[in-house]
Amino acid sequence: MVRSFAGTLGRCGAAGYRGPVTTTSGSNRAREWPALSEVARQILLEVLIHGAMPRSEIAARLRLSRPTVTRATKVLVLQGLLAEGGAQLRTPLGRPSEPLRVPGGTHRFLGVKLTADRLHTAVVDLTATTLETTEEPLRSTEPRAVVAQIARAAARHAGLTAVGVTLGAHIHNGLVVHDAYLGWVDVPLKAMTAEATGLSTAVDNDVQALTATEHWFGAGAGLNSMAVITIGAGIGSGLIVDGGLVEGAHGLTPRFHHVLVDSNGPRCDCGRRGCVSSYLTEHMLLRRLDGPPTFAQALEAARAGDPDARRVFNDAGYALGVLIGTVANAIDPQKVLLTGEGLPLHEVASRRVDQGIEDTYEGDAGLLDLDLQPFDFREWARSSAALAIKATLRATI
Amino acid sequence: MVRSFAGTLGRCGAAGYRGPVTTTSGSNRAREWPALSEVARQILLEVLIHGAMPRSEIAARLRLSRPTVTRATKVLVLQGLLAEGGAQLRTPLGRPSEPLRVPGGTHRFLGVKLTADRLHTAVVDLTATTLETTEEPLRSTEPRAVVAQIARAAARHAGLTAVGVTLGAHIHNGLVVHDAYLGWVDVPLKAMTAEATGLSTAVDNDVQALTATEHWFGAGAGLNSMAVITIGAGIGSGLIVDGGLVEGAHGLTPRFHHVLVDSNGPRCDCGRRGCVSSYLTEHMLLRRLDGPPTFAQALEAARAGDPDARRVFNDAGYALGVLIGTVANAIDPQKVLLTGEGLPLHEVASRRVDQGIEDTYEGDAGLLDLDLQPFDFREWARSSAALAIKATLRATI
DNA sequence: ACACTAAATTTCACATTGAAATTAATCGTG
DNA sequence: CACGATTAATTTCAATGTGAAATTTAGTGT
Repeated sequence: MVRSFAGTLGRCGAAGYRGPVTTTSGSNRAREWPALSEVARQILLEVLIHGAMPRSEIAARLRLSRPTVTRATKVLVLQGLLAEGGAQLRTPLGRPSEPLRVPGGTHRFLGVKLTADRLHTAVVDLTATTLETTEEPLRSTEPRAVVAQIARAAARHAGLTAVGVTLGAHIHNGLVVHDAYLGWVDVPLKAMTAEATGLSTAVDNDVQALTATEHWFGAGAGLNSMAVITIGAGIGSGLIVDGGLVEGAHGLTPRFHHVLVDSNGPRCDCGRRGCVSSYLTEHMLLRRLDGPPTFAQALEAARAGDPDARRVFNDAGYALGVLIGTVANAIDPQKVLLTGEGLPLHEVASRRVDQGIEDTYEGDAGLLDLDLQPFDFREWARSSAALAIKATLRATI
Repeated sequence: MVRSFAGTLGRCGAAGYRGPVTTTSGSNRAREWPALSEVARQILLEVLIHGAMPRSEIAARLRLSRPTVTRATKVLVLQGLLAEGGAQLRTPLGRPSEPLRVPGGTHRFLGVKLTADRLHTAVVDLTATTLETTEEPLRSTEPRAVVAQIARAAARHAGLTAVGVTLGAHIHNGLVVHDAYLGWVDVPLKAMTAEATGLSTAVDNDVQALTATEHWFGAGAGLNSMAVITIGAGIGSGLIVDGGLVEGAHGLTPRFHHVLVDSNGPRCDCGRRGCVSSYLTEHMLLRRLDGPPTFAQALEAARAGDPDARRVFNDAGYALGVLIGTVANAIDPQKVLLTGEGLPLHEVASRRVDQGIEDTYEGDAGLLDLDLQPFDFREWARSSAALAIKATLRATI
């Protein structure tokens, strides 16, 4: 099994931010996204996802002629969406190539992640580099109040191009069909937010947005297929197939968290016994331990060799392995990306994870590329902003 | 839950066959597939999948202007790939529309399905209508001998346009990576068949081909997402996502057949207990019964109320429900299509199937559209031929 | 300085497209 | 039964976008 451990947390950091950029002089006016031709959009996306590259490579990748690339990039450079300069690859012969990159600082996108009681925000540039994050308590869970709070957050930033909002809910076309945490049913969040902020708005499930973000800007950049598994308060999963996010026909996200591990296992919230969730979610894991500490404390105990804690974490590790194997069996992805606040679990129980995979995965172990991505809670807000980028770039189609 | 029971077996039958059509006068020469423009290909595909429709509808569906459609269809009609006439929809006002359909009889495709000991063939026209089927024992399982036998089958038909070969194996880009039935490892079946027959050839896994066939010509025609589950000697599954077949990064097919139903269940060939397969495959089902009759006899016993048989079929039904629910959870498809020789199982245990779905599926029951498609073993050969159609139409890209 | 190489650009002929105008086919109506 | 109404299909034609070929550009090596 191939393993890679990423050393960085996406592209977080405050690089390249040079203050607000607005086309109009009005204080809180939106920064308009320019109309782009289809090829221009394709080219921008290619550079965004795969990083700086010369025109000749763009032409080869997108199967366009060089003149076409020259023409299209001319416009993009004029609009400030592409810039020359960057890692100059020394070629021994011929005219040196002029790599094009997406400069920071032109457009800014606001991401909002809603939880049951907090509102996290992130402002990112077009490369999904985080410029700023905030966190505040949710004043009220009433939809209109939440939207007003989002609008106030947006008002603090001049010249935003778009807003993305994510939450752990069943969302279909910008409509929150059902949210257990906030108690919402059929809330037209996208329309409400768009009206309140005056900005073009995208709304989606948080795990879906995270998956898409990893596919565009993260460890799965540009892959044709990938599975993302998040471990934390809940177990989430997202799929990339044929270069696109799998969006359910009814807006349901890919669900594997009640796949059975052992019918004699612990009782799950769903009523059955021994689901992946019953071993792996934070609160189920803690419930299985006598002294009810925090997840961090439980982790510490397992690391220290406490037998109870070790047993519970090992069981969770095995369940994780079963989950990974099940997902990999489902779509045979190029990569399985594991992330979320509960990721350290893998570290203390990696042997049992491997065992779970071995017992479940039906391909050769060498075909499974498992990638562990460290995770910061702010990633949720960042991926909300990245959702706005995605929607903006899609809208040009 | 929405249910629909199809009354027909795809479009089998011998309609429209008007004898061999070849461009060249040579006896066994291949019928060349014409070069098509991109729009022509799109239009042909649209009519092929969605049935006869007037030019105006083609224009609306594909977002093309009417002049463009007129131009492209003119060529297609000239080439005989489209023809006017068909179900004339009486419009109350205006000039009546002229529906275009794909006529039978222009091109013929050979499908070959290989099993451990037999070779099934089907000849179909461009609409995947079966014109003829044959079946013969496999003389030898040695790759060169099998290819020679395929070539002889192809030689019996003049003017074929392409050949499709399917088998229950791990196939990647026309290479049979591993076939347990024939004992093959890394056999370049596509290249070998193409050389031996002189025809353009496609090779794929049988269930993948069946899935694609249902998506193009069957009960899932033109759907954006669909899951296909086949019950028979083995349990197979195929996925359509975003309008395309899910093809694994390493050529592995979607696998859900070892999803756990009950860890205390019967021992499975995979070594564990209570997998879907351990209840649902034909030989596991028979193994659980004392008197070892055929599947048909077991089915008869269950229908007659034999308690043992009923229990075994009910368990299998429940496992099927779990399988359906698991697959539906994975991709939230527009439709789940159930087919295969073992389909009658659903009929005698539908209550338990429903129970399994209810226990597993996490969406509202109303979101699940389950479709039962009667199945004839010749469907395998037909879908091999449809694979050839698909490859032919793809090749023009 | 000069040949050599490969990237980027310009030139230019050509193919594709759709808006607008036109023609075609049918129904209802006076 | 001619005529307007209506919609399908086609033709005309100007605009757009494309890539092959030629040209320019910016480096390296001798």
